[in-house]
Amino acid sequence: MAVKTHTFQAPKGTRDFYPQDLAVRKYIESVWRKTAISHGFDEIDGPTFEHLELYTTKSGPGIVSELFSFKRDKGATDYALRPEFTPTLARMYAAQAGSLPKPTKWFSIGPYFRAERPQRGRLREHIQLNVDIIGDDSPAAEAELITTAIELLTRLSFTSDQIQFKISHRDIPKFFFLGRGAQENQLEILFDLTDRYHKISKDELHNRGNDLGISNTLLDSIDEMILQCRTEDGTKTILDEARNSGFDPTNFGALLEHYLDSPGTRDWFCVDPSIVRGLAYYTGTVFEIHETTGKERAIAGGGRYDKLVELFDGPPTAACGFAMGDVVLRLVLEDHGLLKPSEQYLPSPDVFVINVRDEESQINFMPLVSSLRSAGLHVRHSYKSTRNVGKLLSEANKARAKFAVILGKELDEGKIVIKDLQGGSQEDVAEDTLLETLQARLANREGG
RNA sequence: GCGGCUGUAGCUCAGUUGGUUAGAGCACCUGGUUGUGGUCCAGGGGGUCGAGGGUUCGAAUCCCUUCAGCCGCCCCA
Repeated sequence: MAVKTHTFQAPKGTRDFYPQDLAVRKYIESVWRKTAISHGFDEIDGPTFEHLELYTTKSGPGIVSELFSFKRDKGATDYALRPEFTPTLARMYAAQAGSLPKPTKWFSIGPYFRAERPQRGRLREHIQLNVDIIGDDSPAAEAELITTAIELLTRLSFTSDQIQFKISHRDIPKFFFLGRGAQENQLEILFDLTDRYHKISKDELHNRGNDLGISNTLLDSIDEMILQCRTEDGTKTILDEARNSGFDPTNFGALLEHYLDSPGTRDWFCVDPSIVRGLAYYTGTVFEIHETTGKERAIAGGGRYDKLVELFDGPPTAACGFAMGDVVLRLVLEDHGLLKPSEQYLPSPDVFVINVRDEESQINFMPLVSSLRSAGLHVRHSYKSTRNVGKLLSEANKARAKFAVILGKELDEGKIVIKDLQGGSQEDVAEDTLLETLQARLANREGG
């Protein structure tokens, strides 16, 4: 028995979406979708599982322990539930690269999976938005991603006081460290230490660094870089130093000083060379979206990955994109009180039909409901046997209906009652004008 | 894979130093006999107190194990 009870629970790290939960999710997804479409992106999707090699090709065999992977019974092929979309995207683009326009702008919304233990902001299944621009190597592409993300966050009611984009370019820390005497083969370690600078103590940083053969001088330069980046002048100093060591600032400078230099967007981002992103495939600009208190995990992350399409047998193709998950986003929305009570995201019925006549008159009831539904209205009615109008109106109200339609004694004179459940007013209308009256009242509500 | 905290009704929680048939609010259902809601009144269903074992005359309460959840570590898309 004990075994059974857990068998019938949702698996660890997954969520059941009851109507109210799903309504909130649909709200977030609709903001994602509408914003992406209005910025000219076409929606795509791929399979929710892929060949395991798609992921090991890109990330190496170490990733397998973090995936849900499986074989068919007696089968030889390894599959994995998709942990991210980018490999699928690169594969899909590579397969039809010759016939796709430049740039190709795609987005997708769907579930992704990881096999790690769940914790705050990280579940085993989450919904993620991916927005990508393929075939444009100019900073205009990154700028378009960032302005799309800003618009999306604005539509969710966030302000630049609450959310910040931290933008960098991988060449900045690269040439900064090279200028401080690092070897090429030490860069990966230095990026890694930089990435986790905020999570570990200074002692730990030095211990780990020393174990990996990084000099204290270089480790101190990580510290210096991150501290400098807290001020605008300090950031300039770091940029200058990287430039003196070989960093070509043309594109990055154009992104910041030309493409993102409009009044609406300037407040949303800051340059932060300590952002390097863990993923190996990024080749240029990288950015993360954080809420400003630092309490939650990153809301989104992205960057430029110019080598990935050719890794999947496509032509050399520039590309960049970002991904945003629903779990952290929802937490941050809640932290800032930006979500309404969840039932308010459910669709509200146009009409709740109440029948208080005797049995014989019931025959008119369902045909009426059907005809209103045929006209496109969202119509509900009670399944209770009571004729108590008070109770039925209460039910109509709980169902969030806009209007109640009451079939009662007025029907003897061919009249039906329409009651506005928000304002409380009601009127008798002729039976044959019910639909048009309702439609007029509903249109009126939409407008007002 | 490792560590900390927590498991009493669908939800939020009470349950005195272990003591009779385990409680409240919300939610749900039914009534308040013939027509006006976001108030009220009365009733009802629903829990083997996460599960298993142990101590005891007696366990929701003490001990062990296990499962699950949350939070963190590892890892990070």
